Amino acid sequence: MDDRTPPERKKRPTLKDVARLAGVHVSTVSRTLDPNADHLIRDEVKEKIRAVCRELNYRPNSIASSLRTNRTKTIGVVIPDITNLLFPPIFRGIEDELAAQGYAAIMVNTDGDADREEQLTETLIARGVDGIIAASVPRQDAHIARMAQRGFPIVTVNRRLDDPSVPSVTNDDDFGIKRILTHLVALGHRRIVHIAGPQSLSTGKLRAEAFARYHAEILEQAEPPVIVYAESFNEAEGERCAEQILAKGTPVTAALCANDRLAIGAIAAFKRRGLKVPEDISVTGFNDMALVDRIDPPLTTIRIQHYEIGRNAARMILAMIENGTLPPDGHKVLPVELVVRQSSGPAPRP
Amino acid sequence: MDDRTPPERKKRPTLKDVARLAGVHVSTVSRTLDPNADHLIRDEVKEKIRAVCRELNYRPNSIASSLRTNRTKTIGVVIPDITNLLFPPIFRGIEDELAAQGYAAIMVNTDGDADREEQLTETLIARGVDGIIAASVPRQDAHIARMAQRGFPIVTVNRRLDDPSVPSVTNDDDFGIKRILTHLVALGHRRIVHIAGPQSLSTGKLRAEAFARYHAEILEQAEPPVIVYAESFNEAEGERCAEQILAKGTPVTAALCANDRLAIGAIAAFKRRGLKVPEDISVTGFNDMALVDRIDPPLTTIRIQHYEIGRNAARMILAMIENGTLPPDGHKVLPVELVVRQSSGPAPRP
DNA sequence: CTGTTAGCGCTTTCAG
DNA sequence: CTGAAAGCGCTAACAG
Repeated sequence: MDDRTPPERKKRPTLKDVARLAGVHVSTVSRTLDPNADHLIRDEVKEKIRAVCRELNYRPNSIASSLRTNRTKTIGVVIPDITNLLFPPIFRGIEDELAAQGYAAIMVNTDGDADREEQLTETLIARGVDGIIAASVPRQDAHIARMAQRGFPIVTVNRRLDDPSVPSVTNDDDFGIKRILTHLVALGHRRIVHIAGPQSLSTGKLRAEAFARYHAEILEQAEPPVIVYAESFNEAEGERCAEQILAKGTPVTAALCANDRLAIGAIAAFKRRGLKVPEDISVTGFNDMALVDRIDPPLTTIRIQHYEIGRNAARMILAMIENGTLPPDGHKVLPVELVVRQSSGPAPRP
Repeated sequence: MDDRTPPERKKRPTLKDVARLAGVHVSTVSRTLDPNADHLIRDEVKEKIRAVCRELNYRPNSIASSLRTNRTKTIGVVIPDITNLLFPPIFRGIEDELAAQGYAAIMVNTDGDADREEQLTETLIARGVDGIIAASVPRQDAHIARMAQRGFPIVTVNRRLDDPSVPSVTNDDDFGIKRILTHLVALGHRRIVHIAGPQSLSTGKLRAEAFARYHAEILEQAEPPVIVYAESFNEAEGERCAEQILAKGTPVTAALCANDRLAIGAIAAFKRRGLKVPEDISVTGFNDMALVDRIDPPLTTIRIQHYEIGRNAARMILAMIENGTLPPDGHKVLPVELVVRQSSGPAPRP
């Protein structure tokens, strides 16, 4: 009579369904699907089970698995703003490496706001992420440091904390500055100003320190070098700093900027004041982000390995998670290289 | 004697812990925390429970909740490549809107590969995403169409399927082309070539069709307009197409490109051949992606609302999920505007 | 090699 | 208004 099949099953098949059709117990199916346990099962049984899985198009429910194992195979990625051209390739590196290991990434944008960062980090944890990669940390980030201390897997990328206990993957900021300074000096520049980034960020601080140190070392000038400080790493601040330099009337033939965005702003300001880059003043950047080879003039800069720092950060966090949270090799610093384009040229004759 | 506190509890508190401390049943706690059910609980009890939650710093375990409710509050975002400057602002729009509604985004990069897309989409579904926003679809995307037909919430953004049953949020491609063509004609151009995008993508197709239609309408020329087709939306193809135009010797005073990256490539090729942009030839783009205002020459283009199409796509998918998968308003098309910069100028006198 | 058992932490009827 | 009970789908001892 009413032995018709029920009205359209939409539900995804579960382990139980597979077990029933294969005539075995659910745990047998579970083991068959677990690469670490499938050697325990007889081959014929495995065959049978695999066949049923295929037939039903069975997909394990990762939520259920997560609840049981307390692992989500998901990593939180905390970024200031994905719209900042520096971050997409870093994120892509992270994503690719994670995906290759069966992990997924949840990205949140903090806009550099500490409160937002804390709040978003909490929601990531509430979602059960297994670890966090943070690209948005200031040098003193109490919240991140605290979580790391508690044993939660965290690595920072591109920037790092002053606190050395939080592992990081960064660029060789020091060498980058040295390299580009050497380049400018070789072009005959002696009056070189540094447009520095925010000193609350490791990148801003390290690059400014390197500038001061190598400037003293290479140029051996009596007076200390001129450094103007930007409040954030963006074009508007680059413009403001350039204006400030011009206003002060500091004699200068080159502006070594702490990143590309500052350089872009500086170039705009200099041009607006009728200066030619690089004929009147050379301007250099740092990062070699997308499209800086197409701007006017194409930017001389330091190429960092965006994609690779991302991949390395992902590898590091995965290692921490597997080895139960022990930092594998504290701080990784990737090499950088100079890319000479047209924004730097011979120092003008006085 | 041994009434010391146990040796360091690391575990997160659970509903059960809260219930015990508050002297109520777990279900009472659960209701208190559920905005849709908390009216059932007496105020004093709620107070008590809230206090305990605060004291324990209780955070609901969203995994457990997901397992029970079969909802993860997570959306999959399928993008060709976040490294492509078009996508970061779109993704940011998606992310912001989702976050505001308590949802998170998992992003995957397909590199435009259909197999990868299918495979990655499957893993998203296995992870239990409640819906998918796809920015990477070709016009005929069997896989996406099939999933949508099955009732899985999907919306496409920036591009759309030919199949009208899959909802989308796109730009007014047709008007954008009309607007920029009008601009060029107003500058005196009569020999305008179109560097078209891949015809397998809605953007490529729609823009090329619009070009042909409005060209005929506005210029009323006997011969059909010249269109060269790029195989993908990138700089290299822009260069190739520009070379091809030059090689053919087609007389042309303006190249209307289907997007900014093609325009950037075309400009590079024209310059390399000694042509000046815009004095000898005007070049225009589409999208107004980051930094095209800083390249040489600054690009005349159509500004799309990157961020807003992202937000709208997020809103649409959330509506579908809440209303149980009913497309709320099929296809949303956001307005675009012309941005005139220096890559377009008066047609040269012959 | 395979089955049994006992939950992970939460939601949701169903009672009272 | 609150408690009891069942169970989402899977894993991991522990027995055989």
